Amino acid sequence: MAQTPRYRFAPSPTGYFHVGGARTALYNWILALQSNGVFVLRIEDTDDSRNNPQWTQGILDALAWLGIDNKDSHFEGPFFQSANAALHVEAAEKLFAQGAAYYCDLSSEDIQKRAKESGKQGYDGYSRDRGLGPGEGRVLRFRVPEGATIVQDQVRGSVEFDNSTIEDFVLLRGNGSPVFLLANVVDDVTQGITHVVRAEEHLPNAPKQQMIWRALGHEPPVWAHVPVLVNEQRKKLSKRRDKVAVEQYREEGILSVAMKNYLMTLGWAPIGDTEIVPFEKITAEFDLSSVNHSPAFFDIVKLHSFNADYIRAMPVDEFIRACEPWLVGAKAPWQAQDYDAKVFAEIAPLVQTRVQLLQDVPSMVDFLFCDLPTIDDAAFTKAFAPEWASATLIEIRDAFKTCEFTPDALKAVVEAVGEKHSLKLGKMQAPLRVAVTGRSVGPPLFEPIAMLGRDATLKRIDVALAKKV
RNA sequence: GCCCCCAUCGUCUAGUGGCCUAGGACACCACCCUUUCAAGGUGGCGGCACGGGUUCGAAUCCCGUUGGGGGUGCCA
Repeated sequence: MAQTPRYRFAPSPTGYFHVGGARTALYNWILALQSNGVFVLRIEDTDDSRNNPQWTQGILDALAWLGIDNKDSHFEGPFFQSANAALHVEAAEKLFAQGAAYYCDLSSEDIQKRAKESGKQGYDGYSRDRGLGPGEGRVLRFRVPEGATIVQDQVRGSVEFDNSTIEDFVLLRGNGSPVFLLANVVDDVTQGITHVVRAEEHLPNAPKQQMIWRALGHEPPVWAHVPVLVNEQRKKLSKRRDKVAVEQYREEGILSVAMKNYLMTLGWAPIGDTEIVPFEKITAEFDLSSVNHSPAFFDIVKLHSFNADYIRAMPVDEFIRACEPWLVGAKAPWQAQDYDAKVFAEIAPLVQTRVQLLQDVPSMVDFLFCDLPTIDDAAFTKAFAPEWASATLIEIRDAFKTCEFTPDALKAVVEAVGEKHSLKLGKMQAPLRVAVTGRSVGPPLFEPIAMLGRDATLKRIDVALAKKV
């Protein structure tokens, strides 16, 4: 009679949604799907001054973006830890009543002083047998028993902690409020959690929490502590130092599929030689026991590569739709009336293979949606440096006045001028490109010129030529 | 300091005693293709931290060293 596995993800709403959190959420979600179990979302909003309700919505939005949908039948929540405060205190009182916890009136300063005098670190169990009752300013501490605590971990195997190395930790603060260690366990117990899959930084908490589970009369859950994500300095990714906000990646135009796929290749790999695989394959193959034991570097360059790959794989019309937020509205670099969706649709296939992020798209096509392009000075200087630059551009302009205005015809014109001067097309087009687009690189030239039309093109060439003198 | 975890190319990984003169991906380099830039193709560079065992045989098992990381809060 196997019970339904219940996984949980328990973020605290203290800021933008962390990519490390996203990975942990994904792990729990996949595991819940695999086992036809439940993914419980619990917002750990216990009275920390850093908490802010706005972040809760951010968590929900980010999870939804990742496909962890709160309307899915496997999803339960969100529950709020703050709503369970009474339960936490009740559990603490139970622990006190049965002698598993005791009150202590020492302040942090007192403890530090005693530690200094004894030469040993941490709290020394001073109040263990003083028989103190509850009272203002008194904390409730867990009475850590003798012996050892063995944590069975799905990623790491069994990890043994000598209880003598674990001090009597605080359960209730001096003001009576529960701390994370307690609240987290009580919520897991009351929510029937069977599997705790979280980041490795919590591994030292596991023996303590396991003791609380047992003292409360329950069998502890299955633990799994997955390696943390690190930066190039090999330090745990931090909100202060590193770019970790899922929201930010999303705004830059990272695709959710790419983010999910990339995140899942950190510490784990799908079967076979291909890393870019459908989420269904990942869901089918993912296995905690094959998760790596060491920290993984969150490599933005590789994320970008995954993203570019996914962008290229999109059907064109889907790509066009995906670009929309960057083309219309507040993010667009041009006036709304200058933008023409039909023109973009025409050039879209040419930009699709050239972007890594959706936010890169506007700067690649903006010259189509303005009167005159902004000329990049460096590009201009370089393109017009050769002595043949202006002369050939003049010839091209004159030919453009009468030629057929199709990509092929335009190309033929430029090639003809090039032949006359013994110049290759690649070189020849540089001044033309800068004149028309303002830049030295971009999508193939003749298609956009044809789109622009004769008048606009001639005008741009003349402006560039004038700038030269 | 103490406790715990970890160790394959620069990075992410495959590898669970013989299939490994260690495979793939990102990055980098070269060449091909080419309308700039991409994309694509081909090739290249580059790694089992070190030292001892165990074994006919070790990247894989054991021990030690070194190195990294996490924790050590009346944060979560």
